Amino acid sequence: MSGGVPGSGEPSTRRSRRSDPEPAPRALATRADVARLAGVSSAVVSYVVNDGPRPVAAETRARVLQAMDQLGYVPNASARNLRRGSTQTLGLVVADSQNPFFGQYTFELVKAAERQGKQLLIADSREDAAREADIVDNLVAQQVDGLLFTSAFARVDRSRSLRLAGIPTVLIDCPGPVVGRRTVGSDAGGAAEMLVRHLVEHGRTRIGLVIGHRGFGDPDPREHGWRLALRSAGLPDGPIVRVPFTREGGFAGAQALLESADVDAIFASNDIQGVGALLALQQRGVRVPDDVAVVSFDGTEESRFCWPPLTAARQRIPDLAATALELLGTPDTEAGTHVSLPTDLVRRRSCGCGVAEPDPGVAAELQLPDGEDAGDGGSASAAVAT
Amino acid sequence: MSGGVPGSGEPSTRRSRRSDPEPAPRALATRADVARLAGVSSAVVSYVVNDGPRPVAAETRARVLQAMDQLGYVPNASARNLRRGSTQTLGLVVADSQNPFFGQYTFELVKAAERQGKQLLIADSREDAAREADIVDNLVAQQVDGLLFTSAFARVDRSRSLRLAGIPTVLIDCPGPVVGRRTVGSDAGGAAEMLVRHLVEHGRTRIGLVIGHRGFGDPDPREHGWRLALRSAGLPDGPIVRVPFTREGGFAGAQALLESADVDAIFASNDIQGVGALLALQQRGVRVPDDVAVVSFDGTEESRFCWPPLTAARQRIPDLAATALELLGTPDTEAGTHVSLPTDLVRRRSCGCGVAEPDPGVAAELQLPDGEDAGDGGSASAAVAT
DNA sequence: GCTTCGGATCTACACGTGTAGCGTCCCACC
DNA sequence: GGTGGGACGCTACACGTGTAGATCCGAAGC
Repeated sequence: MSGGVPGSGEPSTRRSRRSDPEPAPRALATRADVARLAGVSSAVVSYVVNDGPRPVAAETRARVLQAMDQLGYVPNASARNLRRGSTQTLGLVVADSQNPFFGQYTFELVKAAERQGKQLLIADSREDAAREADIVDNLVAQQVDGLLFTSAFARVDRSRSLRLAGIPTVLIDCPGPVVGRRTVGSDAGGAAEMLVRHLVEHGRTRIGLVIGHRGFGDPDPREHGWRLALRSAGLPDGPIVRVPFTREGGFAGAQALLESADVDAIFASNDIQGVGALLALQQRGVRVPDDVAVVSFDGTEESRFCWPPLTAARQRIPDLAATALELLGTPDTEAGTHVSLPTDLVRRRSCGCGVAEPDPGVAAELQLPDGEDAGDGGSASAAVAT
Repeated sequence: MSGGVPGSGEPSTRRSRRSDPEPAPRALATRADVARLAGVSSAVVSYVVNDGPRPVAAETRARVLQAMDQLGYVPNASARNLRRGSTQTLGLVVADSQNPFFGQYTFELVKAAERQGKQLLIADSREDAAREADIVDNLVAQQVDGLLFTSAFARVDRSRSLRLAGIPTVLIDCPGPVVGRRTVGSDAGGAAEMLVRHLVEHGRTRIGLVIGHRGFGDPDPREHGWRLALRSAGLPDGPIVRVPFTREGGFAGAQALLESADVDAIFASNDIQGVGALLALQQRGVRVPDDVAVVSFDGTEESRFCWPPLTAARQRIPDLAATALELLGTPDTEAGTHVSLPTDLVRRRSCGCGVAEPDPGVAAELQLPDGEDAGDGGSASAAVAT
């Protein structure tokens, strides 16, 4: 393209200065190559690339740009990061990237970071403390400008993590404040209360809880909120089952609940447990919501497209992501700061809403796609051919 | 820990050599700091860190390790990468990371790369060619050692991508060979035939296809396989609807199919379209599989936990990931090489299998969790408390 | 005409690392 | 006793970049 002699000004046989036996076999153009081709010094190229601290004559700039284009020059990020103290990179440590909630969270974080011109290094600790320590070491070595953790282990101050000194850190998906750390999370306790209260309004009285073990010994606010709502409704405590935060966990949890207790509703502490529970119920022929209602916490796409669609407390993931990045970007905020965002009750079919006669208020949610978030996949555009 | 005087040998007020107004405000320990504290030259530290090209006396090594530990030293990856020609990093460009298939694929790639001591830089092009070009520039700037693409746009040789010269590239999720590129993918055509044949065995004769537009104009092998299987069964072509590869797309596609055509089965070209189609059917009171059977392509967890569970052609994601990395790691393999992996028919409920009397052969799949892949979420371990 | 000044460019250097080149010391072997 | 060689350590330098300091030159001000 752009009629330049094709292959005239190649990167030149560089690296023939002294000894040093070719550490890099690849042949990417370097700043010096561009400078040589444009007939200027290497500083000028830098000024052009960065709209540098010194002005460059229009004609010279054009020559440099032309040379850059011809060589396909891309500045070496390693060298840049080395020279500046900062990579424009943030590290994200997720406990389970296969959970769609974290998947969506990650996606929103990436988008938010992109808006700031930063990029994310994403790693999955798979709930393994040793792996997490390695990951942190690696991220520190990569000179990340900040660190985001969903992993519960992050609360432990392990000896190696003294290296974090100086690197701003924010814990996301955090139910409450943690001493010495800045944290972001949804009001899970309030969400649990809201959901249970909603079930009570539907006349449910024997509400079981499917929940898991958090990495730490601290009490799960969802459990607390569930208990609180039951008591304030004058109901006895319901059965609890603790299973992993997975689809299989929810499946097993619902089975256990059905076998050993008499429940007319199940509160699953995240969406995938809820989906697992639904499957267990359906397989046994238990009707949802007629026999047993199900609600869950998260409100991801998966809760919207399962059958029946799950009533859920939806976390405001885009807001959470934006808040986390904002907090990370202002390292002078006090350690111990916790930002709690509310959740939204999304009423769908699994709790009993809209089964008999659809409440017009919830019709939009019950009838998919939602109109507002429906992309070009809207029903109107689907044409059948043959 | 490890009784060292706490805060005796700090990184020292470095960077006070000449002018240069403090480019890096952070205070991470550097190799020189470790050397100073250990009373050795900086080369020796390097030898210890890398099991260097020169031997180090046991006693000296111990002193260095102690100093490293005390300072929390982590070698600067930017400097390393600059000095070596190679970062141990691969770039992955995904078209839609929110699709659980790509989510799981990414996960498997990360695991496989980890086994090779490499890490992955993951970026989501969101089906946007301009964004993809930026991403590629960025990844090249990061000096990645290799590039993996799921994005369809990657097939276009855009002028900027001449920078890819020298960087090994592999296209994953690729239905067939592409000239000049090395590619990996499942035998989608064969999978489609297999699924349609299975539906025919269940007595279905009017099988609609829900599919999308691939980035390129080339025909989708799933469509071809679907058509082939119909013809070889002596059936007429069924209706086709083209919608985005999303849940909403599948929802709208199934709606359109139901409204304008008479079908007794739907073939969704990926899992999330299949899930969307299921919801559309359930909402209308169409019974699955009794009235309309549904099958899909991918076989992710989501197809396993929806209701009814989706019969699917399961892609062998771990094998695909391993193959892709292997191909990427052997850049001398011929350009144009294509590796095609078979898919496995996973018979679940949505096609009609195991509805009347569960076929003992498919019982394992129909009864969840699968036993073999059930982690510690197995039903036996769930105990109910109150 | 001389100085001043700012635009435009070049030269030089540091960022932290990996390693070649060059000692030094000590032990084993002839 | 001389000597070769291996173990061990240090100094020096390059990787590609960003930018401060120095240089050059033309125009403006006296």
